[in-house]
Parts: sequence; C-alpha cells; structure tokens
Amino acid sequence: MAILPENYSNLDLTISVPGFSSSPLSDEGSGGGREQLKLDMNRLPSSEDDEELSHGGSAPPRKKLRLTREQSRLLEDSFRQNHTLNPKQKEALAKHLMLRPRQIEVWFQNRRARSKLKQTEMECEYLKRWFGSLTEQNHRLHREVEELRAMKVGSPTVTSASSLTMCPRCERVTTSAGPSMAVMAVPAKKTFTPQECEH
DNA sequence: TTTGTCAATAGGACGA
DNA sequence: TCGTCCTATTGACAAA
Repeated sequence: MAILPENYSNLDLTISVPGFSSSPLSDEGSGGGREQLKLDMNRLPSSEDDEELSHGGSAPPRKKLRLTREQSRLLEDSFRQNHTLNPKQKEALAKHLMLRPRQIEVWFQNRRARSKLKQTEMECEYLKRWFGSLTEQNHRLHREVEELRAMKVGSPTVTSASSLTMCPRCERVTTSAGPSMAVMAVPAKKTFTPQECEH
C-alpha cells in the first residue's frame, strides 16, 4: 500500500487486479528534458473554463497538458495498486493531484491501453519465437522421415514412413508395429507426465 | 522536418 | 438513462 501521502491513507483502494509488474512506460526515463509543465496547465480549471470548453465559443487551440513527475509517480503508484478506480478514489486522487477527475479517468484509460499494448507485444514476441522453434522442429522431423524412408529397405518393422503415428496424448511418434522411436518436443509451458499416456 | 509520446476526444458497448 | 470502459484517432509538444 502506501501509494499516497498519509493524509490520503484513507483512500479505499480495494479493487483487486491481476498481478502486474511496475510500468515500463513511466515517464522517468525519457530524458529530463520535458521536465515540469507550466502551473497554469495543471491547475484545477475554474467553472468558467469548463463553460468555455463546453460552449465551444471560439474554441481556443488545445494546449497539451504535461503531468509533473510527482503527478506521474503518484498515478503510476495508484495504477500499480488498481487498474481501475471507483468514483471516490478518482475524486480523491484528482483533489490530491490538483487535476480534474476526468483527467484522472483519462490517464487510467490511456495507461490501461498502454499496458495492454505492451502485453500484446510481449505475446507476439513469444508466439514468434514459438513459431520459429516449431518450424525448426518441423524441418528436423522432415529430415528424420527422409532418413527413415531411406532406411526402409531391409527393415522388417518399418515398412513406410506413412506407418508412423503420433499419440495425441503423449505426442510420442511410434510405428504401427513397434515401440516409440522418438519424442516430439512440446512447448515449454507443457510438462509431460507419463501418467497422461496410456502407453 | 520527422518521429515518438501522451493527454484528450469521439463514439460505441455494456451493466446497473 | 447514466456511468464507465475500450478502441481508434487527433493534436500538442519535445527530441532526433
């Protein structure tokens, strides 16, 4: 816990979230250059500001808000605790950070999106590697089949490569006539236990 | 000038 | 109907 200063320790952050490591996307590392944003960007807008926005009027050009390091840090801390906020938490965080609740909401939405993107990229990498290893394994097995085909003449047990079968449960390759000849590699996540197989 | 980052917006889906 | 979420997109800004 302890993601907020003492005076905000009454914040009820109880939403459970699947375990997530701290963010790789924090602003900290991206060069101190952009540093602090101007105060007027961070202040809680007055009701006139809201009205100005909602009424459109002459629609002033959108200014880019940059969160301060401290604001980012606190938001990251909160996000590490909970990936979503209830209205009370949002309100409290907004007050504490001198931002509008809507800005807190938007930050969490964007943060969740970035998390998901990161996760998807990692899964993509994993699948790429898996594909690579399966391709390699496939080539190896093809070579093995060719070798077996070459050996078939004179062998009483192996009459043709097409007589090779693979047990769908244990993934052992066997001839229709005899004992297992080779064990296929399986994805790292899967562990083979002899009890799974009837062989 | 180009590129990357990120706050903000739009709009649709969903549950209470 | 309202509040919240997600996704796609926009636009400001800083760094290369």
